[in-house]
Amino acid sequence: MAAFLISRKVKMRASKYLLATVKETPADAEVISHQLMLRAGLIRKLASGLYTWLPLGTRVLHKVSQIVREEMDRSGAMEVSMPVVQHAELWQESGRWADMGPELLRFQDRHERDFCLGPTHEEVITDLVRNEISSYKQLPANLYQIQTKFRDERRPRFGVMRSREFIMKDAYSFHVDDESLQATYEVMHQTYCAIFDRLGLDYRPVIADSGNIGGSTSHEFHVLADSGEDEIVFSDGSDYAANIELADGKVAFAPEAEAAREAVQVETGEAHSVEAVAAALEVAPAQLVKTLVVHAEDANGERSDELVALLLRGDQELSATKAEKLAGVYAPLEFAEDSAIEAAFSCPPGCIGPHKISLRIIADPSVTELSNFVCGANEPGKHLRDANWGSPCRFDETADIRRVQEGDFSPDGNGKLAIKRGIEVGHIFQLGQKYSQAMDATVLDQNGKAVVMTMGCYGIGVTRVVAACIEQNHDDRGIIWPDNIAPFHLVIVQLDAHKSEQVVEVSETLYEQATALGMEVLLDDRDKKTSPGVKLAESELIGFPHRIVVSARTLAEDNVEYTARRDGEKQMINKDQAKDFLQSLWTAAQQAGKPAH
RNA sequence: CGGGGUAUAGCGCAGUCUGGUAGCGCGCCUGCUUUGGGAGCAGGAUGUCGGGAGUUCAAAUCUCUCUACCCCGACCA
Repeated sequence: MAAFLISRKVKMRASKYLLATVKETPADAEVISHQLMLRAGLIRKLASGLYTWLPLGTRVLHKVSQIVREEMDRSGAMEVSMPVVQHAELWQESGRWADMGPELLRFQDRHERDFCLGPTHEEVITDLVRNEISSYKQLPANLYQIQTKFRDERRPRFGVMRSREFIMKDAYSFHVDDESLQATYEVMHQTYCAIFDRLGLDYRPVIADSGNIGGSTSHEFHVLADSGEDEIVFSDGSDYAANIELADGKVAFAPEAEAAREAVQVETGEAHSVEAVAAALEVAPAQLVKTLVVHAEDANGERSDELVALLLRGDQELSATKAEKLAGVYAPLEFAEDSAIEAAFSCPPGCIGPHKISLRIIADPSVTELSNFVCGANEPGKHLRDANWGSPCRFDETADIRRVQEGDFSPDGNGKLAIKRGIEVGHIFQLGQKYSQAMDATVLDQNGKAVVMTMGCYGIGVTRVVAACIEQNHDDRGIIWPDNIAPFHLVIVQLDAHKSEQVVEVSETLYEQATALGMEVLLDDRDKKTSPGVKLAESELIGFPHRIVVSARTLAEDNVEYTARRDGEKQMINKDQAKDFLQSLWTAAQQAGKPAH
């Protein structure tokens, strides 16, 4: 009766399969995952940021999706499928039609009505839920889909890692109150850990920026890899972990207290950069105050010609993300033109300092404890030495605007911070009422009163996960798939089939037996024109976790040869015991791939 | 969107400076040989030299222009 259940085809012959491997590394692939995905025949590029998934790649993609689906279902979320094409009205209602930049691809239909390709689905889901859910009794509700998204990225790169079209699992939860949201958020956090555990990834959840999706609390899930585009920070003495752009920088700076001296103006000539000035005056960069000037934001949130000065210690760097969050600072951050600086400071950039000016001045905590420091004199070629707060320098307010650095104390007081690169594969947000408010999504509460729903949203980049997995699982021969997402679990390589009928017999038998166990098997039955070297090299490039080579040479001693892709060690298996061997192999693989819960 | 670069056979490239009728390696097709680490020999197919305009007796090559793609640059799954 099992024959009537739906099941995926799990056996295939290489002679009838599109194995589109290439020997040479494609010229335009930068990172290893992109190179290997092209070489192993997983993907092909159609245009910038657009990829076709070939048969092997598609199998991997489906497996990743399936793991995500199983864990989402287990968490109680409900799968739906929403349109890729969305009409403008919804986006106008939420305000994002105007807010989103060119990464939202817009077009018109034959009636000249405005549409866009969905880069995310908050609007559509909120519209659905406000129509279908009317009582608090129906909440909380968590709806998700696994679907193609389109974002017209400013710069697509690294193959499928940052493409314009990609597959995302996006989930949206709805609640009567913040407590309910918090509970679901925690469930999603656990679910994400379960998903990435099952995918066999080395990852970290980190505190993150909620970006333009809105909301407050947010965590990103990063796969650790040197090729990652993000920097993440974590403590060696606690669980603290954060995206570097957000990592709390208000940690103790304890400069030695010194009696304030009288500021003196000194010649620094052509020295403009922090390094040059510090060298010229023979002081540490940490003894300098660096003055950055950016555009302010007016009452309507528009870019203003007014300027704001940001102060940092000379050895520190600005976090643009933090600065942009400050009220009155224009986002995206825009540095003042040289001419504007000259007008405000009566001095070109390079010698400016926080005194004798009328601008709003925001100081990072790293500078406020300094005494007898160095800063620009607001006169060409001159700096101030032994400057102090109050005389002559001033600041109006303090705000954490620095990027944390390797070795800083952890903000929770335990341990020091280390910095690693990561690939963002997941992101969860507590959205609050940003969309439900704008789109008037309400339910009736216990008292029959309409309340605006509170929302959370949760994304996983399914296509990006595949690339991230390869970044962490490869060697100089190719990909090393974990059993859980390998396109096939086992490859059976026939050698000498043309001169030994026994090779054909044994390999066909093993093929049937392995398939009967439930393994997904690729039988490499290509004829003698495909040399042994090609078959072996391709099996390693593609990265099947398990390989059995059936050849006349080993059959002469009644053996077949087994190799695990990861450790590469070969072992001889008596052909009559091969079935039992496969059984134990398969049992172990399933055990390893089992969810931890 | 700014800066830099590339575009010649399915893929990787030479040829461009100095204009003269299109080449190499891999792959593909046919045949023979070979068979445990991306085989050998022989034969073969494949190009609007990214598009358009111009200069010239003659343009892959020089000029102009458009387009696509790649790399470097501050809101992303």
